[in-house]
Amino acid sequence: MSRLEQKERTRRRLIDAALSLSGERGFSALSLREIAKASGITATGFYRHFRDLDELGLVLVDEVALTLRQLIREARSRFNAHDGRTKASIAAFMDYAHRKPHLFRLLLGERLGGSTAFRSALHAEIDRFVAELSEDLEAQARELGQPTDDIPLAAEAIVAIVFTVGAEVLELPRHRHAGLADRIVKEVRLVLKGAGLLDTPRSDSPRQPTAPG
Amino acid sequence: MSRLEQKERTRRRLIDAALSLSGERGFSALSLREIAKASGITATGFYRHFRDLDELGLVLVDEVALTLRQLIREARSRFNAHDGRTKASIAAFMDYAHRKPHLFRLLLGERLGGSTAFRSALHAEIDRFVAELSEDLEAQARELGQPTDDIPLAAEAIVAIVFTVGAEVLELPRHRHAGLADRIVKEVRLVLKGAGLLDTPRSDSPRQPTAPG
DNA sequence: TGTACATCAGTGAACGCGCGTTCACTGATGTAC
DNA sequence: TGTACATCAGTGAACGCGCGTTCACTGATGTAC
Repeated sequence: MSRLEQKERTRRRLIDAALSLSGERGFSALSLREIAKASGITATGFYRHFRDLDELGLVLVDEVALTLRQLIREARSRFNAHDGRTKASIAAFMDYAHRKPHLFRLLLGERLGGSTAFRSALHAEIDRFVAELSEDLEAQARELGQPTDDIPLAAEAIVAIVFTVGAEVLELPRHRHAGLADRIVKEVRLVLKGAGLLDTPRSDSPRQPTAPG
Repeated sequence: MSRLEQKERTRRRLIDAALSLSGERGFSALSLREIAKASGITATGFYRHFRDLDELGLVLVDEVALTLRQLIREARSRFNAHDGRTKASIAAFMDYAHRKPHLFRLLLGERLGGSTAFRSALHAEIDRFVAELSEDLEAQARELGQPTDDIPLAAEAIVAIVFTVGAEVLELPRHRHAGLADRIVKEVRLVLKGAGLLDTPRSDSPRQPTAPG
Protein backbone atom coordinates (compact mmCIF):
# COMPACT_ATOMS: atom_id res chain seq x y z
CA MET A 1 0.00 0.00 0.00
CA SER A 2 1.38 3.38 -0.99
CA ARG A 3 2.19 6.02 1.60
CA LEU A 4 -0.63 8.25 0.30
CA GLU A 5 -3.17 5.46 0.51
CA GLN A 6 -2.07 4.64 4.04
CA LYS A 7 -2.37 8.27 5.07
CA GLU A 8 -5.85 8.50 3.59
CA ARG A 9 -6.85 5.36 5.48
CA THR A 10 -5.73 6.84 8.76
CA ARG A 11 -7.50 10.12 8.02
CA ARG A 12 -10.67 8.18 7.31
CA ARG A 13 -10.29 6.30 10.59
CA LEU A 14 -9.94 9.59 12.48
CA ILE A 15 -13.12 10.96 10.89
CA ASP A 16 -15.08 7.78 11.52
CA ALA A 17 -13.86 7.52 15.10
CA ALA A 18 -14.92 11.14 15.77
CA LEU A 19 -18.35 10.48 14.29
CA SER A 20 -18.79 7.28 16.23
CA LEU A 21 -17.64 8.71 19.55
CA SER A 22 -19.66 11.92 19.16
CA GLY A 23 -22.85 9.87 19.15
CA GLU A 24 -22.70 9.30 22.89
CA ARG A 25 -21.83 12.68 24.37
CA GLY A 26 -21.71 15.03 21.43
CA PHE A 27 -18.72 16.18 19.44
CA SER A 28 -17.89 19.07 21.76
CA ALA A 29 -17.19 16.62 24.60
CA LEU A 30 -14.56 14.67 22.64
CA SER A 31 -10.80 14.92 23.18
CA LEU A 32 -8.09 14.76 20.56
CA ARG A 33 -6.28 11.97 22.41
CA GLU A 34 -9.48 9.94 22.65
CA ILE A 35 -10.09 10.16 18.90
CA ALA A 36 -6.47 9.38 18.07
CA LYS A 37 -6.47 6.37 20.38
CA ALA A 38 -9.72 5.05 18.87
CA SER A 39 -8.09 5.40 15.44
CA GLY A 40 -5.04 3.39 16.44
CA ILE A 41 -2.48 6.20 16.30
CA THR A 42 -0.79 8.31 18.98
CA ALA A 43 -2.07 11.77 19.86
CA THR A 44 0.82 13.46 18.09
CA GLY A 45 0.04 11.65 14.85
CA PHE A 46 -3.27 13.49 14.75
CA TYR A 47 -1.43 16.65 13.69
CA ARG A 48 -0.31 15.06 10.42
CA HIS A 49 -3.98 15.20 9.36
CA PHE A 50 -5.68 18.16 11.04
CA ARG A 51 -4.49 21.42 12.59
CA ASP A 52 -6.78 20.85 15.59
CA LEU A 53 -10.17 19.43 16.62
CA ASP A 54 -12.05 22.34 15.08
CA GLU A 55 -10.65 21.52 11.66
CA LEU A 56 -11.83 17.92 12.05
CA GLY A 57 -15.23 19.33 13.07
CA LEU A 58 -15.54 21.27 9.83
CA VAL A 59 -14.82 18.11 7.86
CA LEU A 60 -17.61 16.34 9.75
CA VAL A 61 -20.04 19.12 8.89
CA ASP A 62 -19.03 18.79 5.25
CA GLU A 63 -19.79 15.09 5.38
CA VAL A 64 -23.20 15.79 6.87
CA ALA A 65 -23.87 18.35 4.16
CA LEU A 66 -22.84 15.93 1.43
CA THR A 67 -25.09 13.19 2.81
CA LEU A 68 -28.04 15.57 3.08
CA ARG A 69 -27.62 16.57 -0.55
CA GLN A 70 -27.47 12.95 -1.64
CA LEU A 71 -30.62 12.41 0.40
CA ILE A 72 -32.43 15.27 -1.32
CA ARG A 73 -31.36 14.03 -4.72
CA GLU A 74 -32.55 10.53 -3.94
CA ALA A 75 -35.87 11.75 -2.55
CA ARG A 76 -36.38 13.84 -5.69
CA SER A 77 -35.59 10.94 -7.98
CA ARG A 78 -38.27 8.89 -6.24
CA PHE A 79 -40.94 11.52 -6.91
CA ASN A 80 -42.09 9.95 -10.09
CA ALA A 81 -42.12 6.41 -8.85
CA HIS A 82 -45.48 4.67 -8.56
CA ASP A 83 -45.34 5.03 -4.78
CA GLY A 84 -46.63 8.27 -3.28
CA ARG A 85 -44.05 11.03 -3.19
CA THR A 86 -44.39 11.64 0.53
CA LYS A 87 -43.96 8.03 1.48
CA ALA A 88 -41.03 7.65 -0.90
CA SER A 89 -39.27 10.73 0.46
CA ILE A 90 -39.71 9.71 4.08
CA ALA A 91 -38.46 6.25 3.19
CA ALA A 92 -35.35 7.84 1.67
CA PHE A 93 -34.79 9.82 4.85
CA MET A 94 -35.18 6.79 7.07
CA ASP A 95 -32.84 4.78 4.85
CA TYR A 96 -30.14 7.39 5.18
CA ALA A 97 -30.61 7.81 8.92
CA HIS A 98 -30.31 4.05 9.24
CA ARG A 99 -27.30 3.74 6.93
CA LYS A 100 -25.34 6.61 8.41
CA PRO A 101 -26.55 6.82 12.01
CA HIS A 102 -23.43 8.63 13.21
CA LEU A 103 -23.86 11.45 10.71
CA PHE A 104 -27.51 11.87 11.62
CA ARG A 105 -26.77 11.83 15.31
CA LEU A 106 -24.28 14.60 14.72
CA LEU A 107 -26.70 16.59 12.60
CA LEU A 108 -29.57 16.27 15.03
CA GLY A 109 -27.56 16.47 18.23
CA GLU A 110 -25.31 19.41 17.48
CA ARG A 111 -28.04 21.46 15.84
CA LEU A 112 -28.42 23.25 19.16
CA GLY A 113 -25.83 21.70 21.41
CA GLY A 114 -22.53 22.32 19.66
CA SER A 115 -20.34 25.35 19.20
CA THR A 116 -21.64 28.43 17.41
CA ALA A 117 -19.66 27.65 14.23
CA PHE A 118 -20.94 24.09 14.22
CA ARG A 119 -24.50 25.19 14.85
CA SER A 120 -24.62 27.80 12.10
CA ALA A 121 -23.06 25.41 9.59
CA LEU A 122 -25.70 22.78 10.33
CA HIS A 123 -28.46 25.39 10.31
CA ALA A 124 -27.38 26.55 6.86
CA GLU A 125 -27.65 22.99 5.59
CA ILE A 126 -31.12 22.54 7.04
CA ASP A 127 -32.24 25.85 5.53
CA ARG A 128 -30.99 24.62 2.20
CA PHE A 129 -33.03 21.48 2.72
CA VAL A 130 -36.17 23.56 3.39
CA ALA A 131 -35.53 25.70 0.30
CA GLU A 132 -35.21 22.68 -1.98
CA LEU A 133 -38.34 21.11 -0.57
CA SER A 134 -40.16 24.41 -1.18
CA GLU A 135 -39.06 24.42 -4.81
CA ASP A 136 -40.23 20.88 -5.35
CA LEU A 137 -43.58 21.47 -3.71
CA GLU A 138 -44.07 24.64 -5.72
CA ALA A 139 -43.28 23.00 -9.05
CA GLN A 140 -45.70 20.21 -8.23
CA ALA A 141 -48.39 22.62 -7.06
CA ARG A 142 -48.23 24.76 -10.20
CA GLU A 143 -48.53 21.65 -12.30
CA LEU A 144 -51.59 20.46 -10.40
CA GLY A 145 -53.22 23.85 -9.98
CA GLN A 146 -52.89 23.79 -6.20
CA PRO A 147 -52.51 26.94 -4.07
CA THR A 148 -48.88 27.95 -3.45
CA ASP A 149 -49.29 30.58 -0.72
CA ASP A 150 -48.52 28.33 2.24
CA ILE A 151 -45.73 26.35 0.64
CA PRO A 152 -42.76 27.98 2.42
CA LEU A 153 -44.51 27.50 5.77
CA ALA A 154 -45.47 23.94 4.91
CA ALA A 155 -41.90 23.11 3.89
CA GLU A 156 -40.52 24.47 7.16
CA ALA A 157 -43.12 22.57 9.18
CA ILE A 158 -42.47 19.34 7.28
CA VAL A 159 -38.72 19.51 7.82
CA ALA A 160 -39.27 20.20 11.52
CA ILE A 161 -41.50 17.13 11.77
CA VAL A 162 -39.27 14.82 9.75
CA PHE A 163 -36.09 15.78 11.62
CA THR A 164 -37.63 15.80 15.10
CA VAL A 165 -39.78 12.70 14.88
CA GLY A 166 -37.33 11.02 12.52
CA ALA A 167 -34.59 11.38 15.12
CA GLU A 168 -36.30 8.59 17.04
CA VAL A 169 -35.13 6.12 14.42
CA LEU A 170 -31.73 6.29 16.10
CA GLU A 171 -33.11 4.97 19.39
CA LEU A 172 -35.64 2.46 18.09
CA PRO A 173 -35.12 -1.24 17.32
CA ARG A 174 -35.28 -2.05 13.65
CA HIS A 175 -38.67 -3.75 13.68
CA ARG A 176 -40.33 -0.53 14.79
CA HIS A 177 -38.86 1.61 12.01
CA ALA A 178 -41.75 0.93 9.64
CA GLY A 179 -44.29 2.07 12.22
CA LEU A 180 -42.32 5.25 12.85
CA ALA A 181 -42.06 5.98 9.11
CA ASP A 182 -45.80 5.49 8.84
CA ARG A 183 -46.44 8.00 11.62
CA ILE A 184 -44.17 10.58 9.99
CA VAL A 185 -45.86 10.12 6.63
CA LYS A 186 -49.27 10.69 8.21
CA GLU A 187 -48.08 13.79 10.04
CA VAL A 188 -46.51 15.25 6.91
CA ARG A 189 -49.78 14.64 5.07
CA LEU A 190 -51.65 16.61 7.71
CA VAL A 191 -49.47 19.58 6.81
CA LEU A 192 -49.83 19.02 3.06
CA LYS A 193 -53.58 18.71 3.42
CA GLY A 194 -53.74 21.85 5.55
CA ALA A 195 -51.85 23.72 2.84
CA GLY A 196 -54.19 22.41 0.13
CA LEU A 197 -51.47 20.29 -1.45
CA LEU A 198 -53.31 16.99 -1.14
CA ASP A 199 -56.52 15.49 -2.44
CA THR A 200 -56.94 17.68 -5.49
CA PRO A 201 -58.69 16.43 -8.65
CA ARG A 202 -55.40 15.68 -10.42
CA SER A 203 -52.84 13.87 -8.29
CA ASP A 204 -49.31 12.72 -9.17
CA SER A 205 -50.10 9.20 -8.09
CA PRO A 206 -53.07 7.12 -6.90
CA ARG A 207 -53.47 7.76 -3.18
CA GLN A 208 -56.04 7.55 -0.38
CA PRO A 209 -55.83 9.68 2.75
CA THR A 210 -53.35 7.44 4.55
CA ALA A 211 -52.97 3.90 3.32
CA PRO A 212 -51.27 3.09 0.04
CA GLY A 213 -49.20 6.06 -1.21
CA MET B 1 -28.95 36.26 56.90
CA SER B 2 -29.34 32.81 58.41
CA ARG B 3 -26.99 29.99 57.58
CA LEU B 4 -29.79 28.10 55.78
CA GLU B 5 -30.70 31.09 53.67
CA GLN B 6 -27.06 31.59 52.74
CA LYS B 7 -26.70 27.95 51.76
CA GLU B 8 -29.83 28.13 49.62
CA ARG B 9 -28.49 31.25 47.92
CA THR B 10 -25.26 29.47 47.02
CA ARG B 11 -27.15 26.41 45.79
CA ARG B 12 -29.25 28.68 43.61
CA ARG B 13 -26.12 30.32 42.23
CA LEU B 14 -24.67 26.92 41.34
CA ILE B 15 -27.84 25.94 39.47
CA ASP B 16 -28.06 29.24 37.64
CA ALA B 17 -24.38 29.19 36.73
CA ALA B 18 -24.71 25.66 35.32
CA LEU B 19 -27.75 26.71 33.28
CA SER B 20 -26.06 29.81 32.01
CA LEU B 21 -22.79 28.10 31.10
CA SER B 22 -24.51 25.12 29.47
CA GLY B 23 -26.04 27.46 26.90
CA GLU B 24 -22.77 27.81 25.04
CA ARG B 25 -21.36 24.30 24.79
CA GLY B 26 -23.99 22.10 26.37
CA PHE B 27 -24.17 20.79 29.91
CA SER B 28 -22.06 17.71 29.20
CA ALA B 29 -19.07 19.93 28.36
CA LEU B 30 -19.10 21.75 31.74
CA SER B 31 -16.64 21.13 34.57
CA LEU B 32 -17.38 21.15 38.26
CA ARG B 33 -14.61 23.68 38.90
CA GLU B 34 -15.93 25.97 36.20
CA ILE B 35 -19.42 26.01 37.70
CA ALA B 36 -18.09 26.51 41.24
CA LYS B 37 -15.88 29.37 40.11
CA ALA B 38 -18.77 31.07 38.28
CA SER B 39 -20.80 30.75 41.49
CA GLY B 40 -18.13 32.41 43.61
CA ILE B 41 -17.12 29.39 45.68
CA THR B 42 -14.19 26.98 45.55
CA ALA B 43 -14.47 23.62 43.83
CA THR B 44 -14.57 21.78 47.15
CA GLY B 45 -17.52 23.84 48.33
CA PHE B 46 -19.57 22.31 45.51
CA TYR B 47 -19.79 19.06 47.48
CA ARG B 48 -21.77 20.72 50.28
CA HIS B 49 -24.64 20.97 47.78
CA PHE B 50 -24.41 18.08 45.29
CA ARG B 51 -22.78 14.67 45.30
CA ASP B 52 -21.43 15.27 41.78
CA LEU B 53 -22.25 16.93 38.45
CA ASP B 54 -24.84 14.29 37.56
CA GLU B 55 -26.86 15.16 40.63
CA LEU B 56 -26.83 18.82 39.60
CA GLY B 57 -27.93 17.70 36.14
CA LEU B 58 -31.00 15.96 37.53
CA VAL B 59 -31.97 19.14 39.36
CA LEU B 60 -31.72 21.04 36.09
CA VAL B 61 -34.01 18.55 34.38
CA ASP B 62 -36.48 18.99 37.24
CA GLU B 63 -36.42 22.73 36.70
CA VAL B 64 -37.08 22.26 33.01
CA ALA B 65 -39.96 19.92 33.81
CA LEU B 66 -41.46 22.39 36.27
CA THR B 67 -41.26 25.24 33.78
CA LEU B 68 -42.85 23.13 31.05
CA ARG B 69 -45.75 22.28 33.34
CA GLN B 70 -46.25 25.92 34.23
CA LEU B 71 -46.20 26.64 30.52
CA ILE B 72 -48.85 24.05 29.80
CA ARG B 73 -51.04 25.36 32.62
CA GLU B 74 -50.70 28.91 31.36
CA ALA B 75 -51.43 27.91 27.77
CA ARG B 76 -54.53 26.04 28.96
CA SER B 77 -55.77 28.96 31.03
CA ARG B 78 -55.58 31.15 27.95
CA PHE B 79 -57.79 28.79 25.94
CA ASN B 80 -60.97 30.59 26.83
CA ALA B 81 -59.65 34.07 26.27
CA HIS B 82 -61.08 36.08 23.39
CA ASP B 83 -57.86 35.57 21.44
CA GLY B 84 -57.56 32.40 19.37
CA ARG B 85 -56.33 29.41 21.34
CA THR B 86 -53.45 28.65 19.00
CA LYS B 87 -52.09 32.14 19.00
CA ALA B 88 -52.45 32.37 22.78
CA SER B 89 -50.63 29.09 23.36
CA ILE B 90 -47.76 29.97 21.06
CA ALA B 91 -47.52 33.33 22.76
CA ALA B 92 -47.25 31.55 26.11
CA PHE B 93 -44.48 29.36 24.75
CA MET B 94 -42.55 32.32 23.36
CA ASP B 95 -42.96 34.20 26.64
CA TYR B 96 -41.46 31.34 28.58
CA ALA B 97 -38.64 30.77 26.13
CA HIS B 98 -37.84 34.45 26.37
CA ARG B 99 -38.11 34.62 30.16
CA LYS B 100 -36.08 31.49 30.86
CA PRO B 101 -33.75 31.23 27.87
CA HIS B 102 -31.21 29.07 29.72
CA LEU B 103 -33.80 26.43 30.59
CA PHE B 104 -35.06 26.30 27.02
CA ARG B 105 -31.56 26.09 25.63
CA LEU B 106 -30.97 23.12 27.90
CA LEU B 107 -34.26 21.49 26.94
CA LEU B 108 -33.71 21.94 23.21
CA GLY B 109 -29.97 21.38 23.17
CA GLU B 110 -29.67 18.28 25.32
CA ARG B 111 -32.70 16.59 23.81
CA LEU B 112 -30.28 14.70 21.61
CA GLY B 113 -26.85 15.87 22.63
CA GLY B 114 -26.62 15.05 26.33
CA SER B 115 -26.09 11.86 28.26
CA THR B 116 -28.58 9.02 28.00
CA ALA B 117 -30.11 9.76 31.42
CA PHE B 118 -30.47 13.42 30.51
CA ARG B 119 -31.97 12.61 27.16
CA SER B 120 -34.56 10.17 28.42
CA ALA B 121 -35.63 12.54 31.20
CA LEU B 122 -36.18 15.35 28.71
CA HIS B 123 -37.93 13.00 26.30
CA ALA B 124 -40.33 11.94 29.02
CA GLU B 125 -41.23 15.58 29.66
CA ILE B 126 -41.83 16.27 25.99
CA ASP B 127 -44.01 13.15 25.70
CA ARG B 128 -46.01 14.44 28.64
CA PHE B 129 -46.36 17.72 26.79
CA VAL B 130 -47.68 15.91 23.71
CA ALA B 131 -50.14 13.88 25.81
CA GLU B 132 -51.60 16.96 27.47
CA LEU B 133 -51.94 18.74 24.16
CA SER B 134 -53.75 15.68 22.81
CA GLU B 135 -56.21 15.73 25.71
CA ASP B 136 -56.96 19.39 25.20
CA LEU B 137 -57.44 19.02 21.47
CA GLU B 138 -59.67 16.02 21.99
CA ALA B 139 -61.91 17.75 24.55
CA GLN B 140 -62.25 20.69 22.22
CA ALA B 141 -62.95 18.47 19.21
CA ARG B 142 -65.68 16.51 20.98
CA GLU B 143 -67.32 19.74 22.02
CA LEU B 144 -67.27 21.08 18.47
CA GLY B 145 -68.11 17.84 16.72
CA GLN B 146 -64.76 17.67 14.93
CA PRO B 147 -63.05 14.41 13.93
CA THR B 148 -60.68 13.03 16.58
CA ASP B 149 -58.83 10.33 14.61
CA ASP B 150 -55.75 12.34 13.76
CA ILE B 151 -55.38 14.15 17.07
CA PRO B 152 -52.44 12.17 18.49
CA LEU B 153 -50.54 12.63 15.25
CA ALA B 154 -51.46 16.30 15.07
CA ALA B 155 -50.31 16.86 18.66
CA GLU B 156 -46.94 15.21 17.98
CA ALA B 157 -46.49 17.23 14.79
CA ILE B 158 -47.42 20.48 16.52
CA VAL B 159 -44.98 19.96 19.36
CA ALA B 160 -42.24 19.14 16.84
CA ILE B 161 -42.94 22.37 15.00
CA VAL B 162 -43.22 24.56 18.08
CA PHE B 163 -40.03 23.23 19.67
CA THR B 164 -37.96 23.18 16.50
CA VAL B 165 -39.00 26.46 14.95
CA GLY B 166 -39.52 28.05 18.38
CA ALA B 167 -35.89 27.29 19.24
CA GLU B 168 -34.96 30.13 16.91
CA VAL B 169 -36.29 32.61 19.43
CA LEU B 170 -33.07 32.04 21.35
CA GLU B 171 -30.94 33.31 18.47
CA LEU B 172 -33.17 36.10 17.19
CA PRO B 173 -33.19 39.78 18.23
CA ARG B 174 -36.29 40.76 20.14
CA HIS B 175 -37.94 42.77 17.38
CA ARG B 176 -38.18 39.66 15.21
CA HIS B 177 -39.93 37.54 17.85
CA ALA B 178 -43.41 38.60 16.75
CA GLY B 179 -42.72 37.57 13.17
CA LEU B 180 -41.41 34.20 14.32
CA ALA B 181 -44.47 33.64 16.52
CA ASP B 182 -46.67 34.47 13.57
CA ARG B 183 -44.92 31.90 11.40
CA ILE B 184 -45.28 29.21 14.05
CA VAL B 185 -48.98 29.99 14.49
CA LYS B 186 -49.55 29.66 10.75
CA GLU B 187 -47.64 26.38 10.59
CA VAL B 188 -49.56 24.94 13.54
CA ARG B 189 -52.81 25.92 11.83
CA LEU B 190 -51.77 24.00 8.74
CA VAL B 191 -51.63 20.90 10.91
CA LEU B 192 -54.91 21.68 12.67
CA LYS B 193 -56.60 22.29 9.35
CA GLY B 194 -55.19 19.09 7.91
CA ALA B 195 -56.63 17.19 10.87
CA GLY B 196 -60.05 18.85 10.45
CA LEU B 197 -59.71 20.77 13.70
CA LEU B 198 -60.14 24.21 12.16
CA ASP B 199 -62.86 26.02 10.25
CA THR B 200 -65.83 24.03 11.51
CA PRO B 201 -69.34 25.56 11.81
CA ARG B 202 -68.98 26.15 15.55
CA SER B 203 -65.66 27.62 16.61
CA ASP B 204 -64.37 28.42 20.10
CA SER B 205 -63.55 31.97 19.05
CA PRO B 206 -63.98 34.20 16.01
CA ARG B 207 -61.17 33.34 13.63
CA GLN B 208 -60.25 33.57 9.95
CA PRO B 209 -57.69 31.26 8.32
CA THR B 210 -54.67 33.23 9.44
CA ALA B 211 -55.18 36.81 10.52
CA PRO B 212 -56.82 37.70 13.85
CA GLY B 213 -57.06 34.69 16.19
C1' DT C 1 -28.45 38.98 78.24
C1' DG C 2 -23.81 36.52 78.33
C1' DT C 3 -20.94 32.53 77.93
C1' DA C 4 -19.40 28.07 76.30
C1' DC C 5 -19.87 24.64 72.99
C1' DA C 6 -21.63 22.50 68.49
C1' DT C 7 -22.52 22.80 63.73
C1' DC C 8 -21.23 23.09 59.13
C1' DA C 9 -20.67 26.17 54.60
C1' DG C 10 -16.84 27.28 52.54
C1' DT C 11 -11.37 27.09 52.32
C1' DG C 12 -6.85 25.81 50.45
C1' DA C 13 -3.29 22.40 49.84
C1' DA C 14 -2.51 18.22 47.78
C1' DC C 15 -3.15 13.95 44.85
C1' DG C 16 -3.05 11.52 40.47
C1' DC C 17 -4.95 11.87 35.75
C1' DG C 18 -5.96 13.05 30.96
C1' DC C 19 -5.63 16.96 28.35
C1' DG C 20 -3.38 19.77 24.01
C1' DT C 21 0.86 20.76 22.17
C1' DT C 22 6.25 20.75 21.29
C1' DC C 23 10.05 18.32 19.96
C1' DA C 24 13.62 15.32 18.21
C1' DC C 25 13.29 10.75 16.49
C1' DT C 26 12.58 6.41 13.45
C1' DG C 27 11.99 3.65 9.74
C1' DA C 28 9.25 2.43 5.76
C1' DT C 29 8.09 4.40 1.23
C1' DG C 30 9.49 7.12 -2.69
C1' DT C 31 12.92 9.00 -5.97
C1' DA C 32 17.23 9.89 -8.62
C1' DC C 33 20.86 7.95 -10.87
C1' DT D 1 18.28 -3.72 -11.24
C1' DG D 2 20.99 -1.76 -7.23
C1' DT D 3 22.49 1.97 -4.38
C1' DA D 4 22.26 6.33 -1.97
C1' DC D 5 19.51 9.91 -0.41
C1' DA D 6 14.95 12.42 0.63
C1' DT D 7 10.47 12.41 2.42
C1' DC D 8 7.25 12.24 5.96
C1' DA D 9 3.45 9.35 8.69
C1' DG D 10 3.65 7.97 12.96
C1' DT D 11 6.41 7.64 17.70
C1' DG D 12 7.38 8.55 22.56
C1' DA D 13 9.09 11.66 26.06
C1' DA D 14 8.13 15.82 28.06
C1' DC D 15 5.72 20.27 29.33
C1' DG D 16 2.32 22.88 31.90
C1' DC D 17 -2.68 22.96 32.83
C1' DG D 18 -7.36 22.13 34.49
C1' DC D 19 -9.75 18.33 36.00
C1' DG D 20 -12.46 15.60 40.09
C1' DT D 21 -11.82 14.30 44.60
C1' DT D 22 -9.68 13.87 49.59
C1' DC D 23 -8.54 16.01 53.64
C1' DA D 24 -7.83 18.75 57.74
C1' DC D 25 -9.01 23.41 58.59
C1' DT D 26 -11.54 27.97 59.86
C1' DG D 27 -14.69 30.96 61.48
C1' DA D 28 -19.40 32.67 61.39
C1' DT D 29 -24.02 31.07 62.77
C1' DG D 30 -26.86 28.46 65.90
C1' DT D 31 -27.99 26.47 70.45
C1' DA D 32 -28.04 25.32 75.42
C1' DC D 33 -27.86 27.08 79.78
